[in-house]
Amino acid sequence: MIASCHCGHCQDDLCIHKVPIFSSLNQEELEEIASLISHREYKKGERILTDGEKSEAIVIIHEGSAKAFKYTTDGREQILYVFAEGDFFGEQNLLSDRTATYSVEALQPLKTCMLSKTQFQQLIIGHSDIAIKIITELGNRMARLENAMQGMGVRNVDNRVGGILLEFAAKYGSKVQEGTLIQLPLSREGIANYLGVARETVSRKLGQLESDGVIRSVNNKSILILNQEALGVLAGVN
Amino acid sequence: MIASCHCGHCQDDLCIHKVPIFSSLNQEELEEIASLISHREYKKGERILTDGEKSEAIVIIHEGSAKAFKYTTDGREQILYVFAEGDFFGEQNLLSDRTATYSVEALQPLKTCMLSKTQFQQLIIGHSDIAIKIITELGNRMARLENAMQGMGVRNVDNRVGGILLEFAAKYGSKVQEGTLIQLPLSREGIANYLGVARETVSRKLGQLESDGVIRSVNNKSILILNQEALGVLAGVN
DNA sequence: CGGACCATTGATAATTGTCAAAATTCGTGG
DNA sequence: CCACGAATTTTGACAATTATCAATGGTCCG
Repeated sequence: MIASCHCGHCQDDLCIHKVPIFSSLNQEELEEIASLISHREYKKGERILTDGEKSEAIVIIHEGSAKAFKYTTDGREQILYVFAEGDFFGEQNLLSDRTATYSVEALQPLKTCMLSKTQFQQLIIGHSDIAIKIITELGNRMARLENAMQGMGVRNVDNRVGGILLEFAAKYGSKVQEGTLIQLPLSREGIANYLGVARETVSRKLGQLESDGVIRSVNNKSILILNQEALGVLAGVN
Repeated sequence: MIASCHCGHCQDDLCIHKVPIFSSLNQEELEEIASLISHREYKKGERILTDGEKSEAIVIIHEGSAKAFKYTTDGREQILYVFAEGDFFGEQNLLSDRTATYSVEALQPLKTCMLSKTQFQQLIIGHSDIAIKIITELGNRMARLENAMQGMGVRNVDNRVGGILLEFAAKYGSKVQEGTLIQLPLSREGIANYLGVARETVSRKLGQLESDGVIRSVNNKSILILNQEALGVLAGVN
């Protein structure tokens, strides 16, 4: 039986059930952590964390999504991550005294669960299995960043566009009759800032994919992938 | 007092003294780890790790340097990191069953220290303080990668060239009368593969910097920085 | 001294960014 | 449910940057 969360947000489900790093804990431990967790909601566009400022909590996405970004010297926004349900951030600043290395902003109405610095540290000291999960997850994230880096080095923008569509398809896609429907977490401008190219270039590339019959643009916030294999070729998946 | 390492490579110094993740350990703990470490040497161009293969060890650079890279789908080599003394890699694959996410090759004659997967895991389980240090160090690395990503997002190649010169100056530079002398770890082609641009573009940009009096090309393997401040402006350092 | 390798330079083509304008989509309030 | 204004996206024309190809010039090392 699943115990109820007393936070008023989670209804019958503990928020932390959604977080992979806690998946190895038993019900009792989960409840113990749940009681330590505080909650907060943000509107679309609200700032959760600001580059350079101190942060004293690990933040877990409970519902909605958020972007992590930095500003380049020429004033453009470079998106580093798109966080979805179950992702977490802020862990870099919990163990060192470092300030945040990026800003985080809600892409939609957002619900978060937060664990304070001291609570988090105690948790790790008591559970080396959680520490291992976190190290593993950080490794995953590094691997993703390394791939992205490699992608940025690819001169060809087509590859990057294909890559981001596949990434989003895996994370935000649902199978439908004709293919995979993606609920885009980012606007075209957001995609451009994620890929490090101009807004207009994203439009043109997507337009080209549409005339090639690979995708269909349903509306500004969703795309239907008709030919996933062609996208794989474009992205250069082996 | 510093205990001697019995490996025959480190002389009076433990290799692991060079590794940030072990920096918080006391002498006794360090010696315990040191006894588990094995060593190996590589010639220039030799492969230490191959993308996609299993790796069973964390590898620490004891002497020399190495490049970590992936091949893009169009067959180009994209360099992700240039590892110098004290840097380590392979940690992503220790806790998960993931295969290596990049290849690593010696840029010069190289000496390494290695810790096996099982030894590393035991270490973490036994020492939650080490786990915390590792999480912290991974956080540092992620911050570096995130910065690099932001740099790649800058459309302007001049910035990247300035950035790589400053990076190398900090890592491989020595102060001389006229400025900072860099012993380049990479050829022009290597620099191009690090920046994700064509060989020829690197030549042109460096040539331009030379006519502007910012650098002087001493020979193919070393560059003298005459005006570091101008480079900072170019790289967009705040 | 010679040969192999690496780097530079020039000319041209291809790609992408930029600016401006038009078209579409979205959200709100009636 | 529709209409309107604001925001976002698309499209076009052009400029700027960089890749590519080819040839030349340098450098290192036996």
